[in-house]
Amino acid sequence: MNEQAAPGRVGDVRRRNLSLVMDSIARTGDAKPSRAQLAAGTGLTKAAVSSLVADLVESGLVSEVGLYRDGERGRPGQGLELSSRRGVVGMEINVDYLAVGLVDLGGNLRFHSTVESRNRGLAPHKVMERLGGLAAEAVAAAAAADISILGGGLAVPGLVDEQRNLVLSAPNLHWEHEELKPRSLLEGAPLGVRLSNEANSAALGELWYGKGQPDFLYVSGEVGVGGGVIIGSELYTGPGGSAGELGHIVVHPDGPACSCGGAGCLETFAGQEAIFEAARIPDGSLGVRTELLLAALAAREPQATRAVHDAGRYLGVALASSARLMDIEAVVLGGHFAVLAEWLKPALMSSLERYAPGLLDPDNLTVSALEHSGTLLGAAGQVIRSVIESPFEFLLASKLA
Amino acid sequence: MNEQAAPGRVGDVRRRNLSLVMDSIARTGDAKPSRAQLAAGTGLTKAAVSSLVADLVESGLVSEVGLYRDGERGRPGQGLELSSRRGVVGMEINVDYLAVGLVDLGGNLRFHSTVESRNRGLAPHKVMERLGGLAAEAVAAAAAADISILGGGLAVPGLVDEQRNLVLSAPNLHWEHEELKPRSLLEGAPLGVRLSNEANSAALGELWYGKGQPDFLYVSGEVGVGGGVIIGSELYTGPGGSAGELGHIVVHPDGPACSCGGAGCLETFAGQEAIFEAARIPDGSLGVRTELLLAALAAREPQATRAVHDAGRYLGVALASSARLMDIEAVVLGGHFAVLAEWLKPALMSSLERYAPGLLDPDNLTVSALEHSGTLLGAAGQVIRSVIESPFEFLLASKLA
DNA sequence: CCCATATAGTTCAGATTGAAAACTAATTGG
DNA sequence: CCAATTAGTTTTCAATCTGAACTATATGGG
Repeated sequence: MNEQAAPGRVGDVRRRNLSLVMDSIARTGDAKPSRAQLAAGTGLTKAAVSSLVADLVESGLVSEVGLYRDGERGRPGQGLELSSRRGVVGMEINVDYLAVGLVDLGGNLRFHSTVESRNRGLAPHKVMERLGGLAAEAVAAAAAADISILGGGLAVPGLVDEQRNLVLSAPNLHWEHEELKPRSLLEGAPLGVRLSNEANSAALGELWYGKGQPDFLYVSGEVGVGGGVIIGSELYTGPGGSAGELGHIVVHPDGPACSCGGAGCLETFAGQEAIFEAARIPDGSLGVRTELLLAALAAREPQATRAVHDAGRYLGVALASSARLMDIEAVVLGGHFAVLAEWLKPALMSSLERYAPGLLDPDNLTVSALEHSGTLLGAAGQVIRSVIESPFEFLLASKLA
Repeated sequence: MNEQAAPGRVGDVRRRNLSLVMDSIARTGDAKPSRAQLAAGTGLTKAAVSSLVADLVESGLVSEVGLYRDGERGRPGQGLELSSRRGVVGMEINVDYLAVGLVDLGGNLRFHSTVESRNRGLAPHKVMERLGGLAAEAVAAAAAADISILGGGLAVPGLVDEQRNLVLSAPNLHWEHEELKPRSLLEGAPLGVRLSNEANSAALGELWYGKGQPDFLYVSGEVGVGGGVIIGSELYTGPGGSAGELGHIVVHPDGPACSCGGAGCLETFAGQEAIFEAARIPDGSLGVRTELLLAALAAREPQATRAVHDAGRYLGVALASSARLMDIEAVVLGGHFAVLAEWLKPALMSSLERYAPGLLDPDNLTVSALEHSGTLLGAAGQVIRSVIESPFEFLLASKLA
C-alpha cells in the first residue's frame, strides 16, 4: 500500500505535547495564557505544562510577559506568549510587484514594504536580486527591533516544487522550470526560506490570520485564477501538490482555447486579461486598467458590466462544481475578485443558485479582510506554523548550536 | 480556530504501536511475518514487538500460524496473521439488488450472496427486513466456519449521516431523511454496523483489496453517478462528509435541469437513465436494458453509440475539472461505466485530451477489478480498518467483557 | 553424532515522561 | 494578619520503550 508509519517512542509524547502547548499559546493569541490556563485547556496536568513551558522558554520560542492582576483572588499567573523577538520574513513575487514583510511568532506584521516591479518576462535571477534588496530592508528592520529571524517564506504565482526550490511553471511570469535560490535571500536564517504558491499562501494567511474558519476555498484573482483549498484547518494540496487549480476547471465545453492547452477554462472568462479584454479596457499598467474598469462599471458601461457579469456567472459555475466535488461550504474572494466583488457578487450568486441551489449560503461568500498582506502573512506563516507544530526539532537544533 | 488536540499520554505510545503492528501484519498479507520481521519492518525492537504481539494474540485479533521452515539456518519464526476466525459482514442496498458478504480480518471474502430486489420506492423498513434475511445467512455461514462476527458495514446509494444512522438523501431509492436501524441486522456484534455511502465504500474496497494505489478517483456509475476520492490512502469526505459528488459537477452551463435542482450536471448526460433514454432503450429491468444497450452498441446503432459517446465526452469534462481541482492522477471506473468501458473509453480519453491535455495518463484510467464485491469489501473493510487502526480500544473492550 | 553458527524470541535493567498528590508561593478580602 | 484561593513546583509512581544479555531452536560441517 503506502509507506510504513514510524514507530512510537516514549519521547514522542513530549514532542506532541510541546507542540500542543505551543499551539495552545498561539491560538489563545492576545489573551496570553498562564501555565494553569494551558493545563486546563490542554488536559495536561500543571506539572507537565510547567515542564514543557520551561523547555520552550529556555529555547526562546515562548516568553513570559508579566503577571496577571485581574482582581481575582489567588496567586496571579505568569502570562505566556510566542516570542515577539523571533520573526519570519514573508516575501512575494507577483507579476506587477514585489513585497516583503516581517512577521513575529505571534503573527504580528512588524514591517512591510511593497514596490512595483514589472516582473513578467524578467529573468528569475534579476527578480531575485531586486527582491534581495527588499529582504535586506526587512533584515535591517528586524535588527532594529531586536528580532532574530528564524527563516522566510517566498510566494510566487505559479506551481512550485517546494523540496527542490523549483518554479515548475509560472505562465504569467513566463517562467518554466526555473530554479530559485531562496536561501540566498536570508543568509544564516536557521530554518531557511520556503518556496510556496501564491494562492495557497494567501489561503493559509486567511486561515491563520484572517477570519479563521476551518473549511473554505480561497479564490485568488491575480493575472491567473488560482485557488487554495483549506479543509479542517489544513491546506489541501493533493497528491502531487497542485490542487486548487480553479482557473482550469471547464465551465463551458464549447468555450475558447486556454493557454493551458485545454478549452473552456474558467480563466478564459474570469482571468484579469479576459475581463479587461471583454470590457474593452486598453492596454496599460494593472493599476490604470483597474481604475478604468471600475470607472466603466460605475458609469454602467454595457461592455464592462457584461464582462464582469460573465466572469461572475462562470465563477459561479466553477464554484458550484467545486463545492459539490469537495463539499466546500465557504468561499473567500481575493485579488481582483475582491476589488470587483461589489459588481461580481450578484451574477455569481445567481449563477450559484442556478447550478447548485442552496449549496452555498450567501453569508459564506466573503471577501478577504487581509488584502495584500494575506499572501505575505501566509508565506511567513508556513514557517511559523512548522515551528509551532514541531518545536522539539527546533529545540534540538538550538541545543546543538 | 478549530478543536484542540488531545494531550499525549505515556500510554499513547502503545496505542500507536499496537496499530503499527496490526497494520504491518495486514500489509504483509499472505507473507505471514514473524515477530523478528515485524521488528525489522517497523523499526521497533524485538522486545517491543513481542510484547505488542502478545497482547494482540491474547485478544484474538492475531493468530500464530505455524513455523517458518525455509531452509535457512537458525531458529524458525512463528508466522503471524490477522485472525481468520474474526469476521465482519459487508452489506449493500442498491436500487435493483441486495447483497451481503462475510469478510475475515485478513480481507478474504468467505461467504457471498446477492439477491435481486426492486428497492426503488420501497419503505426502508421493508428493505431492511429483506436484508435482515440475507444477513442471517451470513451469520449462519460464520457460525459454520467458526468465525466470530465483530461488526458490519452497510453501504447505501445515497448521502448518509454515519453518526446518526440516517440516510439523508437517496434519490434513486426515493428515500429522504430516513432513519435506519443497521444494528438490528447483527444483534450482539460488539462493533455494531456502520452505515456508509456506496461510492465511498466501493472506492475504499478498491483501495484496500484492489489495485491499491494510494491516490485515485473512483467513479461509480449506478443509477446515479457517484464518486469516491482516495488521497494518500485515505477517503476524502470533505468537511461535511459529502465530497466526491461527481454526478453534479456542471459539465454544460446550458444543459438540462437536473433532479438535484441544478442544471447541466454530469448525471443528466451520463447517469444510467440518461444513457438508456438517449439510446432509446425501452423501460424494463436493469439487466434487460443493459443487455439491449450492449447489443445495440455491438450492432453500432447510431443512437446508442451517440448516447455512450456523449456520456464519455461529458465524463471527460467532469474528470478534467476534477483532476485539475483536486490534483488527481488516476481514475478507476466502476458500475455501469465498467460495463460500458470498451465503448466509453475512446470518447472519454479524447475529451480528456481536449480539456486537460496530458493531465491523465491513459494507463491511469482503469476499470475496477473487484466488480460487484468491491462495495461489500469496502463496507466491511471500514470496520476491519477501524480495528487495525485502534486495536487498543478493541483490547480494552474485550478485557471488560 | 556433536558442536559451531545463526536466527527467533524473552527477560531484565535503565531512561523518559506524564499523572496524581502533596507542597510552596503569592495574592485578595475580611 | 490570617483564611481562602489560585499558581506553580516537587515528589512518587506507573507505563512503556530501548538495549543488552540470555534462552530456544534450527542448519551444516567435521
